Amino acid sequence: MNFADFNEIWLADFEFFQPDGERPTPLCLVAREFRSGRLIRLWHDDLTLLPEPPFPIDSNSLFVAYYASAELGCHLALDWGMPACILDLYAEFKCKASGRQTPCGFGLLGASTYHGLDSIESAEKDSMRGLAMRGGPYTVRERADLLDYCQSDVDALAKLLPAMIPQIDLPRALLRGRYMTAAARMEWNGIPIDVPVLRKLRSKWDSIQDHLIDRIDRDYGVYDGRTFKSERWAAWLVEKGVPWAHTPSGSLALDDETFRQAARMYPEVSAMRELRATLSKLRLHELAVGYDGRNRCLLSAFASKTGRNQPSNAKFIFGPATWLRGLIKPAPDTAVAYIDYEQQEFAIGAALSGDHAMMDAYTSGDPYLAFAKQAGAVPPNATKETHKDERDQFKVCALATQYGMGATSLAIKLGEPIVRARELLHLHRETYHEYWRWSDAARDYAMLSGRLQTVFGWTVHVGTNANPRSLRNFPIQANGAEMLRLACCRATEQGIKVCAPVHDALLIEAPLAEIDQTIEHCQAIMREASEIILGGYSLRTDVEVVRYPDRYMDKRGAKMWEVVCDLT
DNA sequence: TCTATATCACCC
DNA sequence: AAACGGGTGATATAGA
Repeated sequence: MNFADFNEIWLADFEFFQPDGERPTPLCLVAREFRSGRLIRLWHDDLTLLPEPPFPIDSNSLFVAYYASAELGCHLALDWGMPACILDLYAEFKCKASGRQTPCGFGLLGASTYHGLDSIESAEKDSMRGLAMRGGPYTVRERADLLDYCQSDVDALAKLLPAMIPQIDLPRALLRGRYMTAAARMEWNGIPIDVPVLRKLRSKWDSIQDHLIDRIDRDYGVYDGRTFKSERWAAWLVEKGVPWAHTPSGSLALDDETFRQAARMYPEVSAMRELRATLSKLRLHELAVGYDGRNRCLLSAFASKTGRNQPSNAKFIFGPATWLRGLIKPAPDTAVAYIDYEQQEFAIGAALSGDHAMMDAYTSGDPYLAFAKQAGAVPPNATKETHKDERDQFKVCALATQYGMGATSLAIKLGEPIVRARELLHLHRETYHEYWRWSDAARDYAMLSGRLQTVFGWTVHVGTNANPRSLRNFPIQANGAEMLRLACCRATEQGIKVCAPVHDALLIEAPLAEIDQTIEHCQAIMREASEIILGGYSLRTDVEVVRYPDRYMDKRGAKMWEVVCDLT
């Protein structure tokens, strides 16, 4: 596959209006055919008259954009078809420069500058973006300005493309472009939200906080309104003669762990700890919910070094604490399902390293218990119930190794002596010998070559000062991201309504009558995606179904949800 | 008073 | 020197 195989190469950019939580409204489109230079400029009124894009979108044409999910969202808004072949220069630039210093970030301007090209001033960009965000109506002059600005981005794209072509791995680039279609569809769908309850929470939030602070802080006097004053806390500690830990920079350590430790010796600290923990979990200001009651926001595809999506935690319902997911509620006659890979990272490590013991552990259905058995720590007939404590320790150990945790941290996490942590880590190395050889090799390869890649070529660049734990983690996390992207592509292409991707999970939606078969379909797709990424190795998935009129509830957040509901 | 930095909490 | 990967974002305090 080659650029020359395409009859036409269209560079496209839309300006659009999109308030938080809403779908985009296209304002204008500029498109230019790369080789002929043919130019199309269309304002909103003309766009809406077109039943199809003013350029071909079949597989003989290449659609080029910068962060294409925005353009593709406009296609959805106009009820246009999706281009068969998409090249997203944002994704390609990320691939090329991820981990490297870029003088002006990862926007179109950054990519142009990186390649020694001039493009428009960022000040002009800001003012035009402001104009688009303002929304209509627009004067004749403003329309012309927006179209000119839109065209300047297309012109920049036209310069950027030839600069980047020599290093683009086209088949894999098209796979990344394909994901942008899936991202656009997911951003379009959004997540159904219980708006009446959201409204209630928002309106009562401050008074709940005040109520809690009033009740507890009268014994301490450390809050100024809703603000915790560390000076006052320091004074209280001195008055009570309570010794306290400090951060490296010398200020008071105020993390929950410090409070927990202190509360053991000085029980009067407990109430303040509880108060802080409760207050810290109360955040829901910016959640982006549209007039149709759907949570929508930019998924920020390919944003992280490992290629994960990184949507705003404030805007995205899966960002804040888990109890807020109680706000997810399917509309009448529909259901949602949260389908996630079981122990995805453990399985990826097992399969990519070819460690048979580790693969067997995954296949057993309970990798952590299997690990304990393989290590000889529990008898072969042990179960979750008979050896819960041992299983928990091996679970924590297995997860810790994925991030390269050391014995000291593991010991703290387990509440066990450091010798026990060392023993567990040693058992992991002994039991999963091949895995460690593979992990060492990834680290060494990265240090020698200066980069790491996934099976489909997502790349990170590393310097000589790279963190070895990041290097070991990259193949696992980044191939996991690759797997979920593929699943998103197939699911959306096969007509499944995907509301959101969540790193190792999909939230899908279907009419009540179809939900069961849709779940099966989606699970099959996710399994196939794992097989494609892992050379035939299959991952299992878990499902949580929520049918109208129930609401979604994460186990971890159920208690907090109750507490809050009692106070409202 | 505004901004930068450090710290912390949360997610997978 | 630290030793838990990838993130976003709120908050408190220090500094301009």
